[in-house]
Parts: sequence; C-alpha cells; structure tokens
Amino acid sequence: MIYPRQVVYSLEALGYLASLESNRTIKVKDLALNLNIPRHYLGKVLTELEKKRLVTSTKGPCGGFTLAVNPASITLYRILAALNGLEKLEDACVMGLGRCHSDRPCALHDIWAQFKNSTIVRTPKLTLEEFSSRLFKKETSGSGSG
Amino acid sequence: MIYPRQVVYSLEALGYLASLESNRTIKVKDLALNLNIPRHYLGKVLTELEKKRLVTSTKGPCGGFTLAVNPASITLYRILAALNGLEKLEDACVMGLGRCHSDRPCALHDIWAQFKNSTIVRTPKLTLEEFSSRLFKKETSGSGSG
DNA sequence: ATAATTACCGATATAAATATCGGAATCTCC
DNA sequence: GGAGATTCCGATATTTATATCGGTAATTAT
Repeated sequence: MIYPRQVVYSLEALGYLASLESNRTIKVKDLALNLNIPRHYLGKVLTELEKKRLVTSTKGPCGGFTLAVNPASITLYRILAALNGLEKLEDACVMGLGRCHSDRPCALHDIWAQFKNSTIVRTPKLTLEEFSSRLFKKETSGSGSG
Repeated sequence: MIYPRQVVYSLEALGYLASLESNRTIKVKDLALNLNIPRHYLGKVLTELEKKRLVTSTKGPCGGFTLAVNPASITLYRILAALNGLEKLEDACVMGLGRCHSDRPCALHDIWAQFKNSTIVRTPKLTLEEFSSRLFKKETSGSGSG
C-alpha cells in the first residue's frame, strides 16, 4: 500500500461520509464499526480531518461527524494533498534505490513513472463522490437502514 | 518505496557485487561506505543473503563478500522472491482499502493492476547483471580504483 | 439543573522496522 | 602459533507507526 494507514482510514471515512445523505451525521463508534477501524484511532483521524476542514463535528446526543465539503466538487487529489498523502508518490525511486535518478534510471524507473503519471493525472479529476460511489452504495432518502 | 529497507539494501548490495569482477571480494565496511548503508545493519543483511546462498563470505584478512550466483543468469524476480519482496506487490489494493476488490474496484484499481502486471512481467526477464549495469559502472580488470 | 450522550485530548501502550554495539569465532599471513 | 583482520551473532537501542485508555468538556433532552 502506498499510503500510510492514517491516510487510508481518512479516505475510507470520507468515502463513507460522502455516501450518506448530506447533513446526516454518524458517530465515531458506528463509523469505526462499519469500516472495521479501531474506534479511538479513528476518532483521532477524524479530529485531524476536522482541523483540515474536511469534516465537522457536533457533540452530545445525536451528535457525530458529517462531511464539510461537497463530494461532487472536491477531488481526491486535493484531499490527498491535504493529508500529505502525495509524499510517497513523489519518492524518486519505486524500489527506494538511492542511486536511481532520471539520468541513471533503474530497471523499473519508467514503469513506475508511468504509474505515477497515470495516478497523478487521474486523481485531480476524481471527485470524492465518484470515489465513494465505487466503494459504498449511495443511500437514498426514504429507506432507513440500521 | 514498495519494498522494505532490508530488501532495498539487499538489491543494492547484490547490484554492487555484480559490478565487481567475479571472485573479487569486498568488505562489509567498504560496501557500507560505498552504498551509504549503516555498517552493522548491512552486515546483518549480508548474512541473510548468505543463508539464501546468494553471496558467500570469507573471514580474516583479504576476506569479505562475493557473489555466489551468476549475475547473467539469475533474475531479479528470483531474488525478490527469495527475499519475500514480492509480498507487497501482492497487496490487493494500492491504497490499502479493505473494501476494494476486483468486483468492486477502487478508482485506482486498474492503474495499479497494470503497473503490477508490467513489473511482474518485467522482473522475470531482468537479470541481476542488467539491473546492476544500470546502476553501477562495470569495473574492468586492470584499473584499480579505491 | 440534571442526566445522558458524544466528541475531545493527553498520556501511554504495543508492534514493527530500523539501527547499533561489543565481543566471540574464524581465517590469513607472518 | 601468535597477531591482526574480518565475519558472525546475540543483545539491545531507537524510531516510527499504530493502537488503546480514561477522563474532561461540550451538547442535548428532559
């Protein structure tokens, strides 16, 4: 996996939130349960996301987290950038070889460059909404499910 | 970087050894210096490589490590397999998303599959010699260099 | 106000990767 | 066979990522 766990959890959480009707909140506990992420760890991750203004939280009964951005207009690229998730992709060499540079490329240099390029070309076009809808069934209003 | 550090060090060490004339040994200390790898850590890595029969060692004065395989005939794929370096590539999802499967792929699934495929198709054809020669200037007999 | 619910936050635990150290074992050269 | 060179090896330190815990603060419903 090319992203640290925190980033992955963030993407999953944001993806899930995006699959809810807007304004609908979800509690950390439930989110953790749904995504199979350790509860307290997820809490910390969500707090980070709030600092980045990607989610908002409300305390007390019926509180929880909700998306602070429009999933149809924010891109994964922007999210990843906010989470410093792009750093790994910027690594000079896939294999981590210190000696590998563009003027003296390792054997996988080109293949990797291609992948990076595809990815980096793709994510600026990829909205959170699309990302979410691929992984989570979009809930529609009216059919309440547990 | 898609491989753990140990694997990277191994590749660098093997690459370096392959760039030497056959039968020529190099001391851990010098290798560590050349590759900019912590000395003792490299020592441990080399010991692992010896267990895997990829290098041989001789103790005492003029001792050191030398390649135990023919760089022209062993492939990176075999080396990586021996080092368990292929495990990471087998990860189901680039992003690490638990929900991403081939029947419900994430947005980067295909791009990643392509990359994996290119890589896995490439490394079985890639000899250690070719890998090495891209990164290290092949030394020719006669010109001693520090 | 009070009680219940929830996020918030700091401290700490755990695990894994990475790195360091020192001395024993082995070998070569004299 | 002794001195010096070098690997070998087990113990341990350091760092980073990941996870846990418990209490506090804020909010809501009654």
